[in-house]
Amino acid sequence: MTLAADPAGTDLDAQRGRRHGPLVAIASGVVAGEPVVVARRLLGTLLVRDDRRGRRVARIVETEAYAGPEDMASHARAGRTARTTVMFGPPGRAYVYLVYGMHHCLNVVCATDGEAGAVLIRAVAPVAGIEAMRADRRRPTDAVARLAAGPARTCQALDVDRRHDGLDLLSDPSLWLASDGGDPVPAPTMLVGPRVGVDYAGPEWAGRRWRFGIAGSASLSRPFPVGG
DNA sequence: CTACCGATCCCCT
DNA sequence: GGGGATCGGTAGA
Repeated sequence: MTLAADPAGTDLDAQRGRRHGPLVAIASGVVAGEPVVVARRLLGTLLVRDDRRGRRVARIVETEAYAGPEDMASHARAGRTARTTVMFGPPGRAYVYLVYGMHHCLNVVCATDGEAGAVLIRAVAPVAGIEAMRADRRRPTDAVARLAAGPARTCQALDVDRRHDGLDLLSDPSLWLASDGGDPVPAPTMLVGPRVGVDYAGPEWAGRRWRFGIAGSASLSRPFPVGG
């Protein structure tokens, strides 16, 4: 199975993946740091899912940063609870939660041990294992670029759920973060905007532009507000 | 294309 | 007991 995806050759995300070396697990330093910094850093890196269906690879094209108890949009705002324990743990772990009673969302825990922080994976661009992604999607007729264009769609396409809560994304054989040797996403090609669906946090926190995306990607969950 | 709405259940107050 | 870091179907412009 190769990394060359996009049969049409029109998907910017797949084109990014075309210049690649072998997949290498990312270093722990990548996920250690402030959520906002890690959120930007994770753009362009790969999420790899290895299971009975084979290997699925997807490029992270959209992220959001969530901080600790001071961040009124973060699940950590209630402090350390049964659900958010992982957010206070070491960086590189998966924080997976259920929203609206039916959708899962995947986060990469960051910051440092003892501090809470996480990066929500809001969208990924399929690179390989597309049939497997389709098989696990609730709406399999989507165009390839839209198969994982959203946080819950990402979890569907990669078959991620609460079973994966707490696993180590730096070393787990079934779900891990990888680099293919591509360049980091340069600031000029990075979109910035307010986080989605967090109005409950109040203007102070909902107004923070902690959502990041790769400009031109066909796999964004939704457009970024203009004036970015 | 945009707008609305129901689904569905775990978590925290 | 209230509401949500969403999605997908349907209705209407």
